[in-house]
Amino acid sequence: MDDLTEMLKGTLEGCVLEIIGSEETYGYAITRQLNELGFADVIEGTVYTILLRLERNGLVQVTKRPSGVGPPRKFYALNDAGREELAKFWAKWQYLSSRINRLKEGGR
Amino acid sequence: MDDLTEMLKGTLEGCVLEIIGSEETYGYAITRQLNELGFADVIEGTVYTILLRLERNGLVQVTKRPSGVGPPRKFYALNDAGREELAKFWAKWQYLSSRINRLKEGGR
DNA sequence: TGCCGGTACTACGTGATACCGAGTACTGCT
DNA sequence: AGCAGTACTCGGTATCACGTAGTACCGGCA
Repeated sequence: MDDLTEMLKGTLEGCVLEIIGSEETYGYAITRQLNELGFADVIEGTVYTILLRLERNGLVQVTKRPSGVGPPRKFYALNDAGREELAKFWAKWQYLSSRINRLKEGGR
Repeated sequence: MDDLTEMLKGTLEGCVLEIIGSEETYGYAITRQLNELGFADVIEGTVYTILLRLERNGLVQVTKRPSGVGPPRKFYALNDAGREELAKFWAKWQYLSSRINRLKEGGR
């Protein structure tokens, strides 16, 4: 697949929110999960910048735990603000994708 | 609807391509059409920057025609490269939206 | 003991894109 | 003459994904 980076803007953060929302997890694992889900070119650095942003914006609760196979992991979970933001994300996605699909079907 | 600008990155240009592909038209009219299609906050300046980019990248054929109700209009039509780019855009959109919807449905 | 690969995170800089504001300019109506 | 609507250009801003380098912890192997 061609380069998706521009199209991912604004949506990748929502995807990370969704992943965190379904299970408390950490940056390295999130990157692997995204890659498996088809977001093949998403790189660790990108995920970590998103996680730091989520933390800075107060959307997640962070817990540091030792790993056993490397340095300690920062586990992320959604708080109330994060769940609200996630709901807003899906609403926006729903809105946008319906308009674009209508445009695609020549609906105008 | 909340602010969609980040989510529009990468997709708005494709929408403009689609509109031009279905009918030779010009910037001011494209903006109106986008607004009617539900992209309510898209502003003229944004559309013009996209059009200039398309022209610079050699994806469109431009014809200037007098208007009768104002300054001359620049009419845009897709050339072969533009049609190819449009097809690539829809392929990317299809790919991305299917992954995101799968994530949304908890498919993992 | 020393090195390497895998795990895990941080920090700084880049490029692309949508947005914003100011400016220019043409037309018809009052 | 002035104004609203039409139509385009240009410079600057903010945000975001990406790239790269750096730090650090662990186990295995020579």
